Amino acid sequence: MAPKTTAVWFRKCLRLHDNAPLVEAAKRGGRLLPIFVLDPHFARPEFVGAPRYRFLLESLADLDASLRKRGSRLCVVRGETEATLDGLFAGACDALPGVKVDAILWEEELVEPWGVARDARVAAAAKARGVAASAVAGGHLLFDPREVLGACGGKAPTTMPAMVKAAAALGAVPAPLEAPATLPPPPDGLPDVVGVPTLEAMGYEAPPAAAFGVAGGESAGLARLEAALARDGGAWARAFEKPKTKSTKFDVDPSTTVLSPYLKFGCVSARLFRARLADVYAGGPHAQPPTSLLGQLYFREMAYANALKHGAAFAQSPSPVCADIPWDDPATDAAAAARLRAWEAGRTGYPFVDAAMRQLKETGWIHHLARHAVACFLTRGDLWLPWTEGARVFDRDLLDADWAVNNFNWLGLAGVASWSPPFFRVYSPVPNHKQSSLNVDDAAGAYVDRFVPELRKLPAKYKYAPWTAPAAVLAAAGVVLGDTYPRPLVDHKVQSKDNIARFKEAQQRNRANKPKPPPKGAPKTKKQKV
DNA sequence: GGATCCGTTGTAGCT
DNA sequence: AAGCTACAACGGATC
Repeated sequence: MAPKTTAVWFRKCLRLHDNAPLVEAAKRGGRLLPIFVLDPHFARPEFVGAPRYRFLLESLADLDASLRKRGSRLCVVRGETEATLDGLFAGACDALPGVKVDAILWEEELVEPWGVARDARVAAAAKARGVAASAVAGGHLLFDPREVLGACGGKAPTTMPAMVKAAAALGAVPAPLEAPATLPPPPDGLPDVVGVPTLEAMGYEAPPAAAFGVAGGESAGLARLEAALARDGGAWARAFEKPKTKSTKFDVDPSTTVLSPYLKFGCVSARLFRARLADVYAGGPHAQPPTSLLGQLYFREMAYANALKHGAAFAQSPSPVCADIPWDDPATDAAAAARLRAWEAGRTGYPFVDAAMRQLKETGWIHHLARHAVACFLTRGDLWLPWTEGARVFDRDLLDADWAVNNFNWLGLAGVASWSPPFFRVYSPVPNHKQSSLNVDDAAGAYVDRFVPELRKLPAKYKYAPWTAPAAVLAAAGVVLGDTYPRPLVDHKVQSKDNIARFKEAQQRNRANKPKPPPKGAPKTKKQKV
């Protein structure tokens, strides 16, 4: 009798440590088929930008190398997901002839709507073929988001105190699992050609730069984690406060950890991050949520709890968590479409916004506060365009694009959610180096020089506002506004004031139209009854 | 159950 | 120069 073959289907969780499905498969023995399905449906520049696709392929190559050290290997199959897996269940997969899977394990997807639906279809296909399929709970987060909802009385936490309270109620986070020391061998007759393809083979042109030299994979992620925690003997991690980090640092020395891409793909487990952080926090006084490093992990938990609560509606406008604002519609309004294209291309005429948008496109990463600035500018601040368009661009281009986190942040920044700042708090696209909360620490204009090179010869004092430069200065710098670099797309002073008024009006209308609760009617009727 | 408090991170313009 | 005020006054949590 041939030994049973168990597949571990990788999706997120691209690691050996803290990987419950892999530990379970190692325990079962027999033959192990670690598999990643590269679905060509997603290998499209309009869905996934080149930097992120490269990060994925690097992560797969690293995963394969680590598996090989333990007697296994990763099968990367290019094909439609459900057809590929169903073929394996039937012993008739074109890419892996002769391989039949008897059981399959994967890390459970609870939140992303298309992933949940896909998994349900795969589970049904497995059942129909008599293959035992198991979705193993919870390796992507600190807590099971269903339990977070439970700890909040069925509601999702929308403030950090609520999240901290929920975390306390849920108690200890499970310790991260060790990577299995050895793994069962692959099935007999596995073709050797099924490996990680190149970016070019997937139809991409290799992008020029990687953010801070980040490379995908568990090995690089763990090294980055340990380097961050070891900085200044742990003092840096203990003192970390997000609002104090700098938005314009772009080269070798970022002011944050840049671990988010590794968390998104699961190259680094959130539970391992938390456990190692606890070790470092034990070394002395440390910052607290929301601003601390632990707070950053808690925001992720909040995003997932809210996304679970609201499902597909979490990405829609309006929705039960998203105020109805009459944004200009780029689908029907040519001027709005042009503004959207200018924002996306980094050609708004505001160098800070443009540098950030070009950095995003080119490297797949921008600092948190730069995300705030460009998101506010696109929506309530200046361009009056729907946040869902911005979320689409971020989802495509960010290395760390994560459905729940991305929508949670856009809902907040667009001003439409309960966790949004007051709508009249609008970021200036011409940040003041001394007092802006965007922490633009770039008096020399190096950030603009790097990503908006057509302004390189402009004196530093005009770098973030070229339209204020005298004509002779512009001419000497070779800048022709409206030609070599755009004039400001909108006049921020005028436009933001206008938009604040429009936003207020829309919110008042929403409140007036709110059908459900009788907050003003109730007391009256009660009084009448009494 | 109504009042009060609080929420990771604003900016401009003034003294 | 640091600190104040105006802007305009949300909505969920808490007691």
